[in-house]
Amino acid sequence: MSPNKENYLKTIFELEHDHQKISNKNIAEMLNISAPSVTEMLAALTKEGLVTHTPYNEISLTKAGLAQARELVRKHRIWEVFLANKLHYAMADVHAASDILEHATDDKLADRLNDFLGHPKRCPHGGIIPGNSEEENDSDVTLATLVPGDAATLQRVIDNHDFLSYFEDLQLHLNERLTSVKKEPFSGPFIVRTDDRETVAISENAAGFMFVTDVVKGTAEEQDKQ
Amino acid sequence: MSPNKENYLKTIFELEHDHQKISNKNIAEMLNISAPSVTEMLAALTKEGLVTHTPYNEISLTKAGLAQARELVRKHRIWEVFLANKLHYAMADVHAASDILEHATDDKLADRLNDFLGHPKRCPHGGIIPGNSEEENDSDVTLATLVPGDAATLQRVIDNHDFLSYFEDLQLHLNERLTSVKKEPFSGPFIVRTDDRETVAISENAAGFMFVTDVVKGTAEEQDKQ
DNA sequence: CTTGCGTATTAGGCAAACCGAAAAAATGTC
DNA sequence: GACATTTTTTCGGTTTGCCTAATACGCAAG
Repeated sequence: MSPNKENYLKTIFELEHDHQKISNKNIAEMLNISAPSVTEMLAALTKEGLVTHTPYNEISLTKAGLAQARELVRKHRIWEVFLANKLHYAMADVHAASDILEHATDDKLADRLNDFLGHPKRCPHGGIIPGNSEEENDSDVTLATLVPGDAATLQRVIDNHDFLSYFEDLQLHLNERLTSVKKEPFSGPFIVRTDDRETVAISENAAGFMFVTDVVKGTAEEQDKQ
Repeated sequence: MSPNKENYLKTIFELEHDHQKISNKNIAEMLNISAPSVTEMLAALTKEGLVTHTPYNEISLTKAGLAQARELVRKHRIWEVFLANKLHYAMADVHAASDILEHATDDKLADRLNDFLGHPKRCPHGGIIPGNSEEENDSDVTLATLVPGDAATLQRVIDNHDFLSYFEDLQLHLNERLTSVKKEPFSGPFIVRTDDRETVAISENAAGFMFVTDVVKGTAEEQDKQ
């Protein structure tokens, strides 16, 4: 399997995971290639039994394709943990390097690396590492949905370089408990308080890229204060 | 630069290092491809200024080609150290995995990995790691050249899977001081004694794949005993 | 129910890297 | 020095993965 084809599978997998439409166009944009190239490759992957594709219609992974995509995500995230924890890469930089390393990684290497890292449950942006965790699904509740008074735990952020650079500047940390303090009008910043009483202002846009769990609604009184 | 072209450069570099003839045929055999493909690629590499190639004649690396090949060898060997020391790969298995990883490694990753490993001077088979060591050249005196009574230090062995499997069975170690005890006639085994008085029989063929330094000639008397 | 627009596919081509067959050059042998 | 052998190159030809331009489809709005 060429690195190339692997990337198609991973892209389809990720579009599905993010509840986005799996269309020729979306795939082409994610991979930065033309639409005809996507059609062509989908035909090849269909012939290999990794993808189901009915022309002008639905695209999905077969069981075999899904397994392979999951394995690729696993390798990707294991490398991310290595780069962040052992080589002290900045959070924003682990993704690009892992995107390349994942294709140079056979199962044995992935397993050894996983052992070496102590079977981490999540990658540096909080995504689960398939196989290392009982739960298999990431939260898809964003910080932006909280109303003042609500508290929640920051579980995961999206894996995008520009966002991550911004996120690192915010000095927030995964697994940190956040309480929504205020929501400015006109798509203004979103203000949260961390456990140690610091307040942080987050752009509305960015809050939509941060996923939380264990949401506890605030009291009505607190909500009134807004 | 494609992984492909990188492999051509590395192959030429290694042929030169091993004092073998740098010919179309040798390159083709090392890379397991046909002779016409080699001619074609040499033309491409020449156009890129990495190789000098006069038809039906000499093949050599330019300064730029040499630098790139050295860098590749550096990445290769850094990965070998990582796989052997951190992931506990068998000596015979590090080579194949590194051959793939080296192409997925940019300079930043190589540097970080090198830091993480503490700037090792040599790879698991004893080859120097360019940049980490003052000396830049490996010994090319083989164990097979010793006569009974001579002592020497095992510095390096060739990086070949089958040989390394055999070498691991021998239970010899790099940097170990060896004393030649006996050389059986008719290309028979070569017998050496280690520091802790163990004797080990090595096939003549294999002794030619093991390189030593600090050779101290034995006394005439000892040589007579043979 | 037709027109228009966005999306998907087909058609035809290009570049990289490989191949086998055949020609050309170099090398070894008598 | 001529012939045979080996090595290298040249000459088509294949596959993979990409492209642009043109065509086909599907849906939504009038």
